[in-house]
Amino acid sequence: MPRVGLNQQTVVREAARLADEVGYQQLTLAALAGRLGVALPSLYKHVRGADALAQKLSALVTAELATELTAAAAGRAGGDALRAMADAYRDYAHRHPGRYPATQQVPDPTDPEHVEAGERAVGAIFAVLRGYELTGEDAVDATRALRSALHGFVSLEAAGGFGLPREVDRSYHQLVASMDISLRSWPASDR
Amino acid sequence: MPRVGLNQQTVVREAARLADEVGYQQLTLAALAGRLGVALPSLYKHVRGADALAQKLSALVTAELATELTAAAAGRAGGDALRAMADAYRDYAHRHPGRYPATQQVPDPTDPEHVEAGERAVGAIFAVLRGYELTGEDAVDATRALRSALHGFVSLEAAGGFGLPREVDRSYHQLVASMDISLRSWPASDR
DNA sequence: GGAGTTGGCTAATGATATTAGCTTTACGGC
DNA sequence: GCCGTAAAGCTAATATCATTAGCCAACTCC
Repeated sequence: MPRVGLNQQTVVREAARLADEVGYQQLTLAALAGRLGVALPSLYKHVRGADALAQKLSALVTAELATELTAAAAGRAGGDALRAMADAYRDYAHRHPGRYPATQQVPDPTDPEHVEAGERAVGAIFAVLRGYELTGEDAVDATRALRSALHGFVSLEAAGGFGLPREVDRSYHQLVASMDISLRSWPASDR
Repeated sequence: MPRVGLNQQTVVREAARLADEVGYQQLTLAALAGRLGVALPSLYKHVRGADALAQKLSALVTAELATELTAAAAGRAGGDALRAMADAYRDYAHRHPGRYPATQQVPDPTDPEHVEAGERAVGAIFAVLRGYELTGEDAVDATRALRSALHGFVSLEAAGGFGLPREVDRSYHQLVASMDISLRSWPASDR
């Protein structure tokens, strides 16, 4: 049997591609093995199992997303940065519907690359808030609010929770505009 | 063999309880059958299969959530209504961690009860917006924004995406306060 | 009390994931 | 070049889950 020449990286990358084609839920070791031209158990030479694959995939796609968010915000500030980052976020989810769910898995503390990717992603959002002069607890709260709004919208949209596409674009635009307003006049924390 | 006396309702209700105990992902026909004291294939006398069970479960829990949201907003207006509803929303997710994910499944158009439950849930949110005098497209956009913020926060929290619980309470409070501000000065749609 | 409906069962099939253990390829050192 | 070994592939076996088919017993209703 000629060797295919796989390694962990090629396996995880192919998993990302496959996820985009068939959906995150349908990403299965069996399908992945078939795609790579290999028998299912052979994958265990490169990943510890299905859970480990999901974790490595999460590390990969979180890093991708972090890079795109950072790039979008680079050279911009305030509302410009916010809008650019928000657009990049939703755009990533649209281009990579199967990868996107993997970005929401909490980083595995034992995988430095995963942890670093997560920090970069949150850091990109955090950086945008500097333009709104939010610091300390306020910055933490605002980061969470922004993540919630973006992730919530994107995941509801992906689930088909909204209506017509055209209208959805407008709604997202308005959501981002409303976040801009919120961040400009961030409510005082009473504790 | 003595009959257990199941019907669709008892099966779906038990599925909801089981989901809260073991998690939505771990809700399996096998586990449910075991819990009900019945062999797995017997469940097919009451539900068409795993997908149908998930759909019926969604109808049940969406109705529950809609009822709680409606009750929370009743007799209140404006910011009061918003805060009460937001608290009820997160509270439901905390009390029913296994049911909550099922609330996000898009209603099955062929199941009138499911559709009605979905409409009531969105209607509850929509009603809160009356206090902010938002109508037409603005109300649609604002409803989506509010759903996104609440669902995003709750699902990130459930996934363990945030840190210390105490801090998370504060962040949610601030998120809701910021939504109140946004809704008061909802940005003009430029189209 | 019997007929029919229905709720339970067992058995069989097919995905999927996982583990064990075998074989052969590739490659580095001599 | 040869040989030893680590690693990459394989088959086989096991377990869990979902699904379908077909059987049988228990309620129900006249």
